[in-house]
Amino acid sequence: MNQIICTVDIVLLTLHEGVLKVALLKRDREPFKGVNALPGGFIHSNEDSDVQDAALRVLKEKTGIDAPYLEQLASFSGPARDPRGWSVSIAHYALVSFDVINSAAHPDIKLVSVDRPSSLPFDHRSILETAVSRLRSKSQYSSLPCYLTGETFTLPQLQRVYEFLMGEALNKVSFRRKITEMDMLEAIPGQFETAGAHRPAQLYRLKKIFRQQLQLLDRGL
Amino acid sequence: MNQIICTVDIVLLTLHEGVLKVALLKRDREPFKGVNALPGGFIHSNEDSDVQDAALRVLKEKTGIDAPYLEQLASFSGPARDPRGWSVSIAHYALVSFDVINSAAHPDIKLVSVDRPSSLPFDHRSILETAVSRLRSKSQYSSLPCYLTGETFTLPQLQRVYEFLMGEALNKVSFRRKITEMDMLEAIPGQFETAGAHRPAQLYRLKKIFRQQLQLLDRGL
DNA sequence: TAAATAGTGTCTTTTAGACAGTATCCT
DNA sequence: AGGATACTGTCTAAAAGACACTATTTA
Repeated sequence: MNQIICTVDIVLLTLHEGVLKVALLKRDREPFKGVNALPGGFIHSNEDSDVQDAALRVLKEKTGIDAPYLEQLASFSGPARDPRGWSVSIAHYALVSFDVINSAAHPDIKLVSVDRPSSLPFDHRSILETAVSRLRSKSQYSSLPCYLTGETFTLPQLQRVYEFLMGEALNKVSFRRKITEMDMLEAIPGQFETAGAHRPAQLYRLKKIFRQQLQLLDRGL
Repeated sequence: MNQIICTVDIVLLTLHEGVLKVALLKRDREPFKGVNALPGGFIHSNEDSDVQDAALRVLKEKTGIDAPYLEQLASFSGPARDPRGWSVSIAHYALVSFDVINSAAHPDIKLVSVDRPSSLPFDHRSILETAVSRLRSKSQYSSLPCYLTGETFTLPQLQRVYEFLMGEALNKVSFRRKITEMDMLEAIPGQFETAGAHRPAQLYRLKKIFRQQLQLLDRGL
């Protein structure tokens, strides 16, 4: 065996102004010092209990964000992706509402649209694309998009999130049938969102059981 | 950063006598010398171009099997899973037909049913369960099960493979509609499989494009 | 009361499944 | 001929989608 560099990188995604955005941070050391990159860091064998724990620690240290929805994505590896040598990065992706970034997060985080192909160091472009692709794919048949919403939301809002991620308009009746089938939401009694000159919409929240655990559908939306 | 042990483990799965089996090898060195375990090994930064390449190399070295369908599964990590220290194993799973194991593979491979909870070293039990769960899940909506069949097969044979993996009987007409929709098979002209006192079944094979690349369905089977 | 969006009932279209028929082998 | 399984045509059932109607707000 030879020396291998072990890191975690985190693709922190959020929805802002109808666009999917990723959180970037200016690197404070070489290589690529001063360049915007995905938050990442070395695994600390003396304090991390596993790579997920390392990812949560790095995310907290670099962005100030605590325990969002976070899932392992894939490993990215090779002799050339990091100029320091043969490396493995175990990439994770995390989903938060824009509110969380706005309040809890460090002010030097840059939110950038995932579609604008700004140049990224290492193979972070490839990691980002994999994360977005995974998010879009899982949105087809799971409760994943809920983690991009705030604590409470209306069904029309949630439908717009799903439609944005899936890239297609959804039938309102079918969408609501599926959401009911998933049985993951609870209406907040007496709470409505008034947004203009029309009937207010019922506010919902995720049932407690589904705050950290995905709900899946047999057939997609 | 501290020293971290980087390895790959491979869950090599095959279908034999109507049972899903995993390939185990007696370990030839400490720790757990002499114990049956998943084939695995260190990443070699001087020869491997990435972890997938390391997995293919380890699989070839330890089992003699070359370039099957192989996909990254997940990373398993922590301070205690390997007695030598804090380690990351990037687990992969591979699918082959029993023929391949029977001919190309080393004779000291042990095929064990994935359901029989024989004791496994490290966290190999957990890796195995994740692999089987991934296989079953992907079988719902992809061509993955095809990689467990031989080069040629009949539709009734393929349907039995899918039914075994999905754990439920499938409607014959619907199954064939979906297979047709996937458009991944080609009938071998004039070739039939005679298996008893009844009409022989048309033999099929995977179209060349799909030998290494999965085909996905919008809605599952 | 007009306009706008929320929420629901119901009909139509699409997709999946049941069933039964024909096809083709072996004994 | 009879039994067995392959394959296919067609009807039925279930799911998804279209459409329209009611509900409730502001201007």
